[in-house]
Amino acid sequence: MNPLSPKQKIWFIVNMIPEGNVLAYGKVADLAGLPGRARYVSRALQEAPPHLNLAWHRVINSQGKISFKLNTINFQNQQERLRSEGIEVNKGKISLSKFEWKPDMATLVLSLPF
DNA sequence: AAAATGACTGATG
DNA sequence: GCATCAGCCATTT
Repeated sequence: MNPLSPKQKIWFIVNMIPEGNVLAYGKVADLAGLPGRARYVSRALQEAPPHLNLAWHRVINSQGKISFKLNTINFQNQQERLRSEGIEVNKGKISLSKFEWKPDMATLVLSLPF
């Protein structure tokens, strides 16, 4: 296969986050082999083709909060998507101890195409 | 080329 | 827990 572009790597990682779990922008960047590029992850999510049906709502910031501002359409959309799969959200805050994805690194590494 | 912009982060008070 | 801040980095002005 052709080498995956940075955006494709990010999309691949996001696609692996299990239903009912969340992961921070910075963590997604780390797993994609792009440390220090948390902001780039948010950009990659915005630019993701709709047909990928990416679970972008499972990506939140390192403080365990939805990064959209309260009372925006995007905030409410993400909050509903999270709740619909059993994730508790209070005023934009998610408990990382309960819902953060902690992948088995050995298994994860072996399933990466890069 | 320089400055501004963010779906970010970690440290600090 | 919340607000600031400086540092960060690709992209756009």
